[in-house]
Amino acid sequence: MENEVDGLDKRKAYILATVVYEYIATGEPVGSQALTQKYNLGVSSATVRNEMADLEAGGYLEQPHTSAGRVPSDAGYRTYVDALMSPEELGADERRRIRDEMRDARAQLDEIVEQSSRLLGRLAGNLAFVTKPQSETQSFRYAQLIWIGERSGIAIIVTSFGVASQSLFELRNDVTPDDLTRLSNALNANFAGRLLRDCDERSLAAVTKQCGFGDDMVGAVRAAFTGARTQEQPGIAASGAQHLLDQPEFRDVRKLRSILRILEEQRTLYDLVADAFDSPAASVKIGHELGSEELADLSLVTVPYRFGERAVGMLSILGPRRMPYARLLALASGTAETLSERLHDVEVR
Amino acid sequence: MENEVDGLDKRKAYILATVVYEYIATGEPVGSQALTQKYNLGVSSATVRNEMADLEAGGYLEQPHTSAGRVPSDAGYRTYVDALMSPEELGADERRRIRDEMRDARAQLDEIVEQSSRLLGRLAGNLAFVTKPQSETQSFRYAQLIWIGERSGIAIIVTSFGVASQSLFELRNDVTPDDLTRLSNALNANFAGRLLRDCDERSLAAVTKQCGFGDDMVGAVRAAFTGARTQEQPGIAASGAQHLLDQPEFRDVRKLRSILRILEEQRTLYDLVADAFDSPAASVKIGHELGSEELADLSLVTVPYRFGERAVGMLSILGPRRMPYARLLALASGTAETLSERLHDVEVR
DNA sequence: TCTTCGCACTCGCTTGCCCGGAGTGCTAAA
DNA sequence: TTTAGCACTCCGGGCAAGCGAGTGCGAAGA
Repeated sequence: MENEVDGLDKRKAYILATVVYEYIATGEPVGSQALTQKYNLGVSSATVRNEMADLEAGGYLEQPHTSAGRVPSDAGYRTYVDALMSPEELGADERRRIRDEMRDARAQLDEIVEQSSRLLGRLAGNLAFVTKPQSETQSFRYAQLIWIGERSGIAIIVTSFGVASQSLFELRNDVTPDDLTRLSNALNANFAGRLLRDCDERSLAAVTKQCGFGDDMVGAVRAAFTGARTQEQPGIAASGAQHLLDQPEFRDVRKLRSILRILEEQRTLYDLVADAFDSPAASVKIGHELGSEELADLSLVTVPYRFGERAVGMLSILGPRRMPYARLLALASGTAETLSERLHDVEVR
Repeated sequence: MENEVDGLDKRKAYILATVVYEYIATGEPVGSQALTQKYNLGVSSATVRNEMADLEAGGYLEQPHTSAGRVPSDAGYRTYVDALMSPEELGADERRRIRDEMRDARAQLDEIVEQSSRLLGRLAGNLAFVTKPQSETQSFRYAQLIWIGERSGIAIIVTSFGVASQSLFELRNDVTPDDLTRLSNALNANFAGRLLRDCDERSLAAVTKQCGFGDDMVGAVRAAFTGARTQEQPGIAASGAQHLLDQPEFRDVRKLRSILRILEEQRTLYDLVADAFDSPAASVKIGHELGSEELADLSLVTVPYRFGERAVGMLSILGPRRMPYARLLALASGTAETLSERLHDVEVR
């Protein structure tokens, strides 16, 4: 039956879509009369009432209390997002505005990531956050071991996005500045251009030993590479938390507390988007799908940004379940696109 | 008259102190009867009433409305903090706890600063933030110019706290890797150990030209040093915003919005503590002293942390005006002390 | 002269109540 | 199967009353 959408006949689907749309727009539970008055449904409010009762029985709608209008459930939003809403595209002028604003950031990885988070937060009027590129997707460009004393030095690793990670090391045996230069050159010759995650400990050790160094230096080199690999892992720029206060659903201060806490624990924030790395497309999580009772009346829109073909990080918008999904998906995609472009400016070739 | 404190006779001073103390404890406007019942003042409530009326006339107390108790004004808090409250010290066990928790952070500047902010936020039950060491107070340790191509490279600057700042540069004339090494060595020889702010552009240019480089390289070197000097300037770690929600003064959501916005604009946050750099001691700003109507019912406790003798950064607690000043000063000082100690672990010698 | 007592008054907060409005479900008719 | 009509439910705003905590002031006491 081509008249069915997700097990709902055409009319039910349309009514569900209208209820969700209206609720997103107004924030008020929507009743049958209001619906028939505002939208031309071609049927009376009584019919709508019956259909709404069915939709409630099917789990798509909920009633805050008897004699109140209906409100979409998680399933209702889900159906809306998956099958009912019409996708949006950004206008040319909006794209241009995004591009212009992204130009304000200097060509530094941190700055463009932070700028994109600020921009998205402001445009979306919600909390936005952007994960920095996973360092395992970055490739190794240069290593430089700097001599400080006979038995100590600093190792500096430069990756494809110019992120220099540095680590101090101490040795058991004396070395000369020349020794360190030799090793730096060997590392550069062997690993330049390789993905960081492919610079495994074994080959690092092999190269180091080949240059005539002992286990202490092997440890130092390994620490430097691990540092580069893990350091920026859960680095996240977040922005726009104040917009959440505008939402009526945050009258209750307890919800706010959960959000603030999560914002400060970057770990949790990262977990929210972690599984989005598995699928390279945009994803939407609604209410309980976020896997936490605290976040049950929020939704999360996540869109990857890319470097070349590879998805290297995520842009997310966290807001009330009652969010304009199509619009936010468009905004996130647009910002992701521009961020992806600007990533080339920071690339170390 | 040795019986006077700040223009108040002894009894008035005591009553003011008690009112502030009680209001800080309960958050309720305090009336004359309640005061005589809870504290042994040796006089009747009527007398207290008269004294309170005088204190109100003098600007130390305020009345939210007739027939309500009194509440301290900015001036009341100010007198309390300056002259009336008894300073607190941390207990030995508390000190130990702070030290233990600070040990959890790895020996990286960012980590120990963030850890101290988290720790202070949690202990103080308020929003805490810590500025990273001003880079102009750090000294230059190493420069390394890395050859990427004939006309481009990366400049890496390592400062006394191990913060490596890096900047890409492009040149108009070809250079060899050896050229860059020569220049790196010259910079190291001339500037090692100097404070960053003393590495002025003129002497940098002189050294660069002495090595036979042109204006393009002078520009690259200058950019690298300026980057190191300004990059981390307003770097701030903040933590504990959720505690503000517990305070009854934040029932009103609008105040919260100001705070969240300020938190995201690190610039404003930095301005709040900027003038604390002039005086090396702990400082307290109360209400309107913060210079902004939005922050008028907040107070800020700021304590410097040091590297050697030099104050290099600030720990601050931002919370409701009604905060336990003595306690928070003790906590901030204790944390500052431990942070100062740990700073030596990250020093690059 | 300072302190205390007693008293009238003020004002915000809570409670209880009423009522209108919006919405529902059910039944019966089209 | 749809629609009209109707009784019922429930929320929320508005209003008045009562309570409690506190004040200010005049008069009495030390």
